[in-house]
Amino acid sequence: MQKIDTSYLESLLGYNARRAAVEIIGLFLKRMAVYDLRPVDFSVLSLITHNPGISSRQLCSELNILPPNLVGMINTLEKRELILRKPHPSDGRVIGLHLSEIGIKLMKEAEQTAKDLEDDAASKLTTTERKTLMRLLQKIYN
Amino acid sequence: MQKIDTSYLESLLGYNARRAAVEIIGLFLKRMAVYDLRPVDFSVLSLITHNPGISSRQLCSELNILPPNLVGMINTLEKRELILRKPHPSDGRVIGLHLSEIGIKLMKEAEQTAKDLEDDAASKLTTTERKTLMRLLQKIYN
DNA sequence: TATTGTTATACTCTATAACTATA
DNA sequence: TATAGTTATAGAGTATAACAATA
Repeated sequence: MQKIDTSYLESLLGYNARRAAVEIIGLFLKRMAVYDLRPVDFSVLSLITHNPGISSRQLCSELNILPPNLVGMINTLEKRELILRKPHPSDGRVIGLHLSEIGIKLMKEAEQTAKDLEDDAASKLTTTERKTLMRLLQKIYN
Repeated sequence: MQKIDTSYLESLLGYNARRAAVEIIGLFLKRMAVYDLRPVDFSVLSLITHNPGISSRQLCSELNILPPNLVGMINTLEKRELILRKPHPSDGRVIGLHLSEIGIKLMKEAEQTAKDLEDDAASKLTTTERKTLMRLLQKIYN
């Protein structure tokens, strides 16, 4: 067999969305390796960055992570001294999550790296096309 | 905490592409459950459909599956009598994969279901927007 | 030597049940 | 009775090394 016909799969939106996501995530893994951050770690730290005091439960529901699977990640980030846990003042069940000074510094760099990486991933798109792509993707999942 | 700010993550192309892919795959899982086909099974069967005689190695490189992980899938599809293995006429190492009559019938239905499901997933998009989205996604990974 | 298909196995990711402390 | 966080554990998905058969 000489050449594989992939035209049917390429006609599917789901296939294309997944291929594009895998492409960008692959680039993410390479560039973020220096910070030892997987996409999920970056997402967690980013939500804590922009929502200081956020709880584990809230992270879980926003990022579609099951609570038992977040525990280890949070412990690891705390051991790396990137985040701090502060008990909620009035609700004894809740522990608020905050970035440490080290975490703030790391995320400042990591978010810049993410921006650069995304610019590279979208280098074949014009600024207008990139905005259009974002808007159409959001129409799919919103 | 009242409301979570997700605007930073939502400004990332990778995040949006992944969210959209997860949304469509979720719909896929529900609708394809009647055929007992996961996305990877559907992709494998679809490539065999449009490329009768394709080898395991070719499936692996097209779908980015590692050879050891394909073995079980192919065995299962053969046990379900959806595919047939035919030794290559001149190359004794290669086994060509083909759909059985049952497999052809199943895939005819499954590909129609995939089309319907994609139409529903993209229901908020105009025909033009949908074409644009596909084109832009392909620019990311090609 | 290189390639195809395969086995065994390890590692990661995701899912479920059940517990405790607090509300 | 419900919720937040946790533990233990099972299952699915993905990875590497190594082998036999064939080229």
